[in-house]
Amino acid sequence: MSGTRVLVVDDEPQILRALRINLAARGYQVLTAVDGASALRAAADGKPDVVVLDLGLPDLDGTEVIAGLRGWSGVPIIVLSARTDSVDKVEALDAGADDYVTKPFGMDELLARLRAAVRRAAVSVGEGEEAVIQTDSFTVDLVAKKVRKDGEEVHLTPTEWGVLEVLVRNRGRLVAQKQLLRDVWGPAYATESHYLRVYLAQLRRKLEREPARPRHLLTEPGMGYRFEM
Amino acid sequence: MSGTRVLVVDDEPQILRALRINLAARGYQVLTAVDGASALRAAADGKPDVVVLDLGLPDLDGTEVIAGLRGWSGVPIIVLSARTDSVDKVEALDAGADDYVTKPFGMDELLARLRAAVRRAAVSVGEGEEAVIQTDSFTVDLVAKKVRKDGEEVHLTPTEWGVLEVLVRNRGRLVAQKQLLRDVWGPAYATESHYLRVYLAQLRRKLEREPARPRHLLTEPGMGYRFEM
DNA sequence: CCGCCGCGTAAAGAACACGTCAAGGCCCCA
DNA sequence: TGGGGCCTTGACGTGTTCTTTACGCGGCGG
Repeated sequence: MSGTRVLVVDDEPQILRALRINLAARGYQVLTAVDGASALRAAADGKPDVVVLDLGLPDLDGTEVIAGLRGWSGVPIIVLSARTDSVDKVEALDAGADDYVTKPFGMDELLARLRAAVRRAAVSVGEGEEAVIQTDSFTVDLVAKKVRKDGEEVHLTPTEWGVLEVLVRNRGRLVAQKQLLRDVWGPAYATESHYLRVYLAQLRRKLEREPARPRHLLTEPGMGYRFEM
Repeated sequence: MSGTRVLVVDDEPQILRALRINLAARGYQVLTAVDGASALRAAADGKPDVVVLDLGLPDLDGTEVIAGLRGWSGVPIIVLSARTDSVDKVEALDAGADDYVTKPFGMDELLARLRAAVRRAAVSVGEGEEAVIQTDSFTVDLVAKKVRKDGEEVHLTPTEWGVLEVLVRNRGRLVAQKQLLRDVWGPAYATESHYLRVYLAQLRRKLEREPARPRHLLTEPGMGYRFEM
């Protein structure tokens, strides 16, 4: 791989300039954009390996830009946000950002996160081999897309599988409702949290020993769901 | 790393002198400035690792200097302020200062805070990835959104988690009440400081060994809260 | 010395989120 | 054309969480 391509999106010229200089000095190829619309265009044209995105853009809301990118690309997105609007930060992560850095930031910190994001993206491509996850009441084969309970194969509908797969791939971690909805149903359904209740209930009925007292498909009220082995 | 670079900003010559001597004696490289304008210039030229800033400058308001620095730099800022102007102190923290020391101060205290600020900045560079913070009574996993006390998982409500997360991400540094409220509840709640008392009490009850005598979730009366590891 | 302000704690009602059941509609395939 | 699976939607009971009120304590200033 020659230079990693970074798209920097910010409307403040001095920040843009500082980033361009620092990134170029470290061998990155730098693309820039000053608003959301041109950012989306630049991302489509330039095929960046990672995007650094300021949330306070003049034309589009930060989450809209993220959604626009996530519509067709899995490129890692690092969000820059002012220290005061961390509500936006949460929304940005929910919308599909990978990491965030609070403004003002040290250049070293941004570079570290940048490296981490790129590394993560590179790894996740190669790691897709055999993946069978076992619990004491059922097993999930992510490659074969099969679920077994007590040896018997359990039939899941496409949506049920989608929900289970997202949770299992994030095993141990809390998955926010919005993220789950976005991953399974798409960005437009981010508020239909009722779907989750229905499908989690179905999955529990099919997989848990005591559906009323789940041990693996857990609810974190107000936040999301979590798969524990 | 050779010597740590400290920029000291104060308009009183004797304080400047005392600090220069004491800091130099401990191996710091010391830069000085006597007003806000030259402080900003010195910070840009000298790339200090930490700034010690007196609030009572002749030309600029303390918060203006902080804002000026924070426009482009994440360098830790320790504020010096007279005991009487605690309004200024709050504003300074709000503007992005990292910590404060009340005049008159013991040199030991200042040095301790200085070391803490530098250490913190150094740490935050390396942490792009997994983020598990440990204290002697509980651990916080920022990625998985899990809290453990004595091995047992502790359940937190969304708001409890929000408060804890902000404090932990700013570990070691004082977080102003306003900022905490804005970050967790949103800008409209910036004055509802009572919420903080309720939720801090809840967090202490769940996490501290002696909730009445907290060792990690600390109150700085009149200012805000601080998480110490 | 007394009053005020900020903090910590407890408790209760209101608001919200969740799980569950069931019915309606769509699409695909027989 | 009929049927079955699947997704969506609605209604309801229950439990949890947020918000608000009340009160005691301690420090600081008048």
